Amino acid sequence: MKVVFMGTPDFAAKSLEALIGDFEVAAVFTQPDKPKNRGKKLETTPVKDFAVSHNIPVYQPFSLRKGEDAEAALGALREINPDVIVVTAYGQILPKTVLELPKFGCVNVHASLLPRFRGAAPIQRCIQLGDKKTGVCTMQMDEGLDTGDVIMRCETDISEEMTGSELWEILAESGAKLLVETLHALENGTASHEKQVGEACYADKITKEELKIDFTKPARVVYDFIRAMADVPCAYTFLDGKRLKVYRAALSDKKTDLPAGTVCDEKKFGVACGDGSCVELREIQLEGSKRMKTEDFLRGKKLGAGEILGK
RNA sequence: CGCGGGAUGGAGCAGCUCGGUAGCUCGUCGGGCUCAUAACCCGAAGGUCGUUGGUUCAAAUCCAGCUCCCGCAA
Repeated sequence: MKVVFMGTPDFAAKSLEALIGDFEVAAVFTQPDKPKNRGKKLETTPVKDFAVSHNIPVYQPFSLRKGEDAEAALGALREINPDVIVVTAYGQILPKTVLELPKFGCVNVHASLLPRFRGAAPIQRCIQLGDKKTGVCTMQMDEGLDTGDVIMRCETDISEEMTGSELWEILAESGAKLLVETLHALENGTASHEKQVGEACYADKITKEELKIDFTKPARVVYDFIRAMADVPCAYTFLDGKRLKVYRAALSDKKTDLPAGTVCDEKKFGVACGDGSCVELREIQLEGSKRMKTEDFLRGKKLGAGEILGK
């Protein structure tokens, strides 16, 4: 079975890695290199890195929908004539011509139990909303946003303390496994396609603005938010005008009357939330400084009681 | 050359403007107190102040280059 793989981050690279043992990966599509980080260095994507190290041809069109790039890419795809195209966190919308090009169409790996959390950020959103269960699906792509028929699904429990990054790892792993099974099933003609049933919802992209912690919400919500966003993109607040990333937090037994965002426990870095409960910041990183445990942080920096976060 | 912060015993920091004794909160080790302790008291060890060069009688401190870490922006 000849496969073309389309994906960008390390989540996708895991799937690509799983494929190369069982299938012929004829080409890889990934987002173009972009100037990133300090000093505007051009950065490659994890999928590209993997493909290059395994001598798989890499295509990086700016768009698959229009322009010269798209036409060239389409031409290349026709030339390769894959049996199936696998798409995982690619970051581009595929036009109908591409969807219909391979014999088996396009298969997508999506990190949620569809139709719940269609869209960009399913992993973080499900933790943020306090879900106890999530998973991955493979689906036959259609023109809608994650609306295709589901081929296979695999469920995962979300523990109380699980962070977005941890879940990301788990789902990348099970997604890769599920993908391999799915392709085998397609090949053998044993794959079943089921319409998505149940209530659909969408996992919106995470914006910079919303990553700022809103302490006026209940402690439980704040806590779920922090662990959902850790370690990337990471929730933050401000301490004394400086950005403070919060990697780990914990719910506290303490109750307080202090206004939301006020430091109510300067020994444990407890912060008052909207419902009178507190969260303790456990692992943080101040702008310009390294990530560290709160106990280390507090050895050097003395918190004033009543200090207010968020500005 | 996108903007900015930083590198000081094992950890986290202060000291740098205004050059002149290595400081704080912990940790570690030893001793004491205690029924006991992560508590308290006494004592000790441990630092080429990131690196290279420059200025100077004298550099953690001033100047220049380099390395590494981090926040923003993209």
